[in-house]
Amino acid sequence: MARKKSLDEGRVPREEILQRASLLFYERGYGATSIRDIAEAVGLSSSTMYHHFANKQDVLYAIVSRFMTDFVEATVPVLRDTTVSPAERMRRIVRLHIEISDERRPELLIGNPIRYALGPAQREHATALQIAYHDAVRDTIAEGCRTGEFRAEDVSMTTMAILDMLNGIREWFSPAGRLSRAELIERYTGLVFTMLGVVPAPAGEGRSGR
Amino acid sequence: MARKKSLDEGRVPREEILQRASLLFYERGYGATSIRDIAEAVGLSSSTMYHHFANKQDVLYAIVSRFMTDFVEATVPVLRDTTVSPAERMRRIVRLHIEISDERRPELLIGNPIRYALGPAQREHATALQIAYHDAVRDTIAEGCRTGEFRAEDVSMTTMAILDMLNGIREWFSPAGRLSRAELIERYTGLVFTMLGVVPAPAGEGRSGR
DNA sequence: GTCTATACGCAGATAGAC
DNA sequence: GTCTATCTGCGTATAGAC
Repeated sequence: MARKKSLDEGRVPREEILQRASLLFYERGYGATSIRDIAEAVGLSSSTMYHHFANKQDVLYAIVSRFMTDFVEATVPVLRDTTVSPAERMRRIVRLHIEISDERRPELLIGNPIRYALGPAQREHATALQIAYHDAVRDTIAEGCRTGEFRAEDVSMTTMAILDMLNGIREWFSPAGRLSRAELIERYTGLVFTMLGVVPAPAGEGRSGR
Repeated sequence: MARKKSLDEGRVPREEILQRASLLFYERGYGATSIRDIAEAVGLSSSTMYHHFANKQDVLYAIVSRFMTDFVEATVPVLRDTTVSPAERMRRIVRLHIEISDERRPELLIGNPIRYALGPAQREHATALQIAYHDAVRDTIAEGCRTGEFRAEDVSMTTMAILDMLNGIREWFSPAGRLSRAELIERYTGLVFTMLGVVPAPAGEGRSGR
């Protein structure tokens, strides 16, 4: 699946293209970004783009699928780690979710482009990865309810609500604002635990009042 | 601002255009829908479109601004109604938010098109409406905290989390699924009250177990 | 792997008749 | 208010040389 090159020849342009493209898609939107725009941004002619990707759709797919794969690989093992309590797993996942979303923000083109611009097979793959993450979160919450650590009336609804509130952050959060990312993580950890019916502080890290 | 016509002549095409256009934008995305597509869907030639709207952007803006205006007019007075307790206002707003979002789903093109496709003045107007709603929710939550009905560590964060989880619903909820809209509202009312630190049932409507 | 040149189509938008 | 015809530009994508 991955290309086998000398580690530099051939890989440099591809990497460069993906990075620049994700930035342009993020800034202007996928539809408003042309192959020519990407080519120009990376210093190539538009036709050369077609030596690296079959078409614009595939550029999008390369970005999305790689990001989602990385995201799932970073999160699901944490959620499936049964040697750790569900509460601690959720604490870690709130942090990971926010950190990865923040660090790779331009690649987070999910939502719209996935829905409209990808081909059926590509869309299904991306969706499958989303579902893998969703299911791991849901299972962790369910397990916490069984152990008595959590209290949720409806695990599915609680899962969706938590994922939506975590995903919503990227639309409004700016590290330059009144809150640092670390503070944001702290606050959202508190909110998530409240939703999970954990009344006292999540333990672990200190919680300075404010 | 509004056009003054004989109530039918001239208004029929415009209304029809907005409805069809919002549906097409919703299904295919704004960028992937052409003026010709809309014209065809409504049974007009593409050039006739330009007698009703200056350009495609204005069609989008007409949809977005009308929806947002309606949304704000339906919700903000409820949130600003000081004759009612903050808890009851929040209960009503969860219901309203979900109902309006569900009933006018195609018009809810917010997010991406607003960010990329609207002109600066248009975008600012749409954003101002979003902010008006946001602020009204935030103020209600803050008031509830003052009266002791609610308990939130960080009112701003709690507000964003609640709005994000309510806005997220439209991405995944289908009335044909396992839950009816009424049940969804009930569940989400419970989740919101949990986030607001209201431990017992929200009162008012019965809460059948499940 | 990269370029220049170019085909081709479609999108937004306008002119002007009815 | 609606049409037909048309302009113009841009976007995707390809051909073929270096």
